[in-house]
Amino acid sequence: MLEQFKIHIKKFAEVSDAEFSEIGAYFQPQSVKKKENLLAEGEVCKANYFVVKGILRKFFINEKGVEHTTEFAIENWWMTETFAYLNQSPSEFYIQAVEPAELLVIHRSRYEDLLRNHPLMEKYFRCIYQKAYGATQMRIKFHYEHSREELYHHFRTREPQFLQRVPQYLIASYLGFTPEYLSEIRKKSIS
Amino acid sequence: MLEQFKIHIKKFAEVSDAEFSEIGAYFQPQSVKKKENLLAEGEVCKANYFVVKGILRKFFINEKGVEHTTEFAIENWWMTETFAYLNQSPSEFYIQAVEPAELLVIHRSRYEDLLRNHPLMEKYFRCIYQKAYGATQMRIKFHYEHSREELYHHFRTREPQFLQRVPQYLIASYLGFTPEYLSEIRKKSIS
DNA sequence: CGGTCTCTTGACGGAGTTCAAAGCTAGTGG
DNA sequence: CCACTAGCTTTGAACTCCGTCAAGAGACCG
Repeated sequence: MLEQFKIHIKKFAEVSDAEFSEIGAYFQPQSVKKKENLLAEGEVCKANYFVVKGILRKFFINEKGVEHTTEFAIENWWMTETFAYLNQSPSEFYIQAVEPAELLVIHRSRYEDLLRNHPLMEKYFRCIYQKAYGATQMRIKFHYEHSREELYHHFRTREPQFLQRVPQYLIASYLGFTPEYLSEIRKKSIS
Repeated sequence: MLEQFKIHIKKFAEVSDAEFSEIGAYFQPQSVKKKENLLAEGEVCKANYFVVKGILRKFFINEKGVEHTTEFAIENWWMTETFAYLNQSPSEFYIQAVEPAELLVIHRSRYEDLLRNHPLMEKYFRCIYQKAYGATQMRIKFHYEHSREELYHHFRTREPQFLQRVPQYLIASYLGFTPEYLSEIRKKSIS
């Protein structure tokens, strides 16, 4: 479990085995069942999750009671409510397991110690967030550029893994439309 | 000019005057006129811009020839095509001055030297990107949660400065709808 | 097997786009 | 300092994508 994390760190920053064993001590393993919540709306977000295995999603519930999934995290991705994690303010999102998942957790209270004591982790997280920010820009571009139907076809070709692992109604929710409309698109593309 | 940047850095990381004078040497000042392009689609993005004064926007042109503004940057914000800057790949966006602007520029070729020689800048940029990423998550949430009309009213109350400084058709473009529809919304809210 | 999720179907309505044209504003040069 | 032009904003009519509602058909789990 930690081994996989070490490999991931090494993609962005150099780390010796000795230093990694110290770093590893800041993290705790955690298992979650399908549909289990790691964070609920209104709670203070105390943890940042590294996904070793499984899928997490982040969603919120609008005033009509409809869920909107804004993000998925699979193997080797980080998941947290960044804003609430940083400011220790009440979360506007839920975080939930889509599949049973194995996680590494860094608590907010230890995050700054980790960064202070291991400057390579500053670099690591700088790279992670820089990349995540860049990816988000491209995602926003896609939403401006394409119709709902095009978003689905793009998602389908770019992320086929998700179609296998995530139910349709969550994909519709992530792409920003209704399950009914997704069903209509699917019908069209079969015939 | 550098003074303003120093104040900004100090919000996120400690820096002595001696070290800052070394850091400042990595940056170059640049002035741009209104409507001048800093980056065009297809170019490799070689620079990251810190806005000292003025407004920049990032936009792309879709297959029908319509511009979509995806981001504004005002005083004390950073602007670049993050993905193309990191990978030195052709940019999918333009970056342009909305108002005449004063900038500090860090070239891609010196970015990694800066980070290597001044670890506090790792921390600074980690904080900047983490915050930017969190803000983008909230922006995405807003797009899922609200109608176009609501987006406008929210933008209007949250960012009144922009309404003064940015023409309507760019605001419409940023919010993801047509100038015609913005005009209709405005008419409704006056009467 | 029984019940609760999940996916599909179809009718209808409305938010927002498209197109075309006219009115307005601001910058530029003479 | 005015006149001209290009760029920006408004208007209105027709149209379309997609949401809503309601009901039925599968699929999965205990």
